[in-house]
Amino acid sequence: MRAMAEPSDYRPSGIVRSQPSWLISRLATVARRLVDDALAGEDVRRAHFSVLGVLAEDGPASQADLGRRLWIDRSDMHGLLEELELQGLVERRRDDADRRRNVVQITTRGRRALRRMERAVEGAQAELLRPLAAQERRELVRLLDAVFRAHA
Amino acid sequence: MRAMAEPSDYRPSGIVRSQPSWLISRLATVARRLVDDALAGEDVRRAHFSVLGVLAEDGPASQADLGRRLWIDRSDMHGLLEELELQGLVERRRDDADRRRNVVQITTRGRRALRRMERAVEGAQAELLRPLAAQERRELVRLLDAVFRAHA
DNA sequence: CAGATCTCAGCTATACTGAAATGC
DNA sequence: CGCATTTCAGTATAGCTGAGATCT
Repeated sequence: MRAMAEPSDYRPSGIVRSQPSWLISRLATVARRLVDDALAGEDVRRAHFSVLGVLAEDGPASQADLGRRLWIDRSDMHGLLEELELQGLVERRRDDADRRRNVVQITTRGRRALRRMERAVEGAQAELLRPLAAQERRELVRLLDAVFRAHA
Repeated sequence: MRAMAEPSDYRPSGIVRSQPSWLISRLATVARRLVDDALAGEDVRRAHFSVLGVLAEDGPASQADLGRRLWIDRSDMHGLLEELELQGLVERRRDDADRRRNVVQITTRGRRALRRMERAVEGAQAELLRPLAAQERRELVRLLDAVFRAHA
């Protein structure tokens, strides 16, 4: 039997720790913390930021549509928009053309909040990819996007 | 004001959806589901599999050391090992050289279970990276590993 | 009628925190 | 003493399910 390995024996990788799924999951936690820290002073969390970003970028949308774009469950989207509306960052109203839907729209105040947060979140992205050269960062994003789209 | 976008208007990407942190988080969910499905027939989950893999690869280790290698919290590791021990897949005993520690060791039964699961999990990795060419897969893993190590 | 949308209640798993007990 | 390890209790969030009401 081999002796019990000590922390100083850490090997750079291993069967489990070189698995794509393991690396991606661990990195997701790293990324989550960086963005959470970047948004620490704000009254909204990551998901709220994503919703505001898509609303500012794509224009008004229904709740279900927002959920499909961001891969957020209808139930969670409901809660997120409730909170955003309470803070006056979005407005919801019944869609006259299809009264099942809520048309969600970002407010002026929402845009202001978004602009503040964008700088912080952009900093978190830079911090996340700091270990890579500029060309490698682009390549990583390209590969992640290709894999995600194929599974989306 | 722009008209409300419809699902058919989905654009391939966007500010939020091309963020590294967003892509990584979404991909982590995809990867998680693939591995969960691969382990659906087993009595253990992803984290149990990772623990068994590291134990088989690196030999016996303390709970704290396992946690450091896999970036699993001490508290969660405790629960995982409790469950693995109940199923007879690992053994825990007090370390005579340092009686604060539990020496955790994979059992013969644990190795058998691990071998079964490895095929399934390997298939999930292949499925996850199927959209990429072989060279791209290696490059993606290399980049993920580089980023993770720099933040680890 | 089937199907979409919004809402509500609730569930599991992940990641984490604080603290006590024990030992180095 | 400070520090590490294990254990225990508890929190927060993510991701998801089922169902009801409403509407196309």
